[in-house]
Amino acid sequence: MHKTGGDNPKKLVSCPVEATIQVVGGRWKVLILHRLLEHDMRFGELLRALKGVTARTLTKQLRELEADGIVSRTVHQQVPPMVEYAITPKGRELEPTLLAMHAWGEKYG
Amino acid sequence: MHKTGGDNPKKLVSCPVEATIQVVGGRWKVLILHRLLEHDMRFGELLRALKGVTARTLTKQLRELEADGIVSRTVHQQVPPMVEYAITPKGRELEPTLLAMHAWGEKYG
DNA sequence: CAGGATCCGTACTGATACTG
DNA sequence: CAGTATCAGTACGGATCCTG
Repeated sequence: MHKTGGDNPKKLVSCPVEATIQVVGGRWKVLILHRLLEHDMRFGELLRALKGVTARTLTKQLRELEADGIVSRTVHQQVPPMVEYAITPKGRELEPTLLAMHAWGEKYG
Repeated sequence: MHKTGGDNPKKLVSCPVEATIQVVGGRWKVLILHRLLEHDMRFGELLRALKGVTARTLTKQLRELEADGIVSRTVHQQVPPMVEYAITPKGRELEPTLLAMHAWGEKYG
């Protein structure tokens, strides 16, 4: 979720819960985090793992997560190029949230 | 969250985490739940509590939460009208998620 | 009081084609 | 491989006016 932001002017968050939703609210972000919490992944791996996402969208969501300090992006200089995404400590602390969401989603939904 | 759906065709959720995000991903939904977890509220109360939301938007978000079985809507037949919103048992089980989000948002963000 | 109706901006996301 | 550029649809959410 992430819609009124525009150029991400930090948005003036009134409640801590809102801050978290803005970081995790994107269409694919929780899925991305879910994967990266298990192990680092390359761009192409994520692209295949998240059936349905396009490269353009995946790139944007990853960039936003990166800007929020949730994931790190490491470019391995070589041919062909290889870019690895990993979760940061800050991002890993979202794991309880993800687990809680997973539990709820499994019970309902 | 909560974007490509359209007329809410149950969306084919591949991961439980995704199901939860789709329910909670609205711009104001976590704020609404946060309030309702404390105590029931009338429409006008919510409208004032959530500084910045419009009546139209609040109505829509409440209707979606209602459709997802997260909140209940009780109309007290009288003049002037009085409508109370409350959290359902299903909705209350989102509390761990909200708490986890609250903790993270308090530390970062 | 608690909305419904209408108009509308724009952010989100996808499709497709192209590049270092 | 890992993107970027461009075009475009549409759902989300706000503003404003109106009503039982």
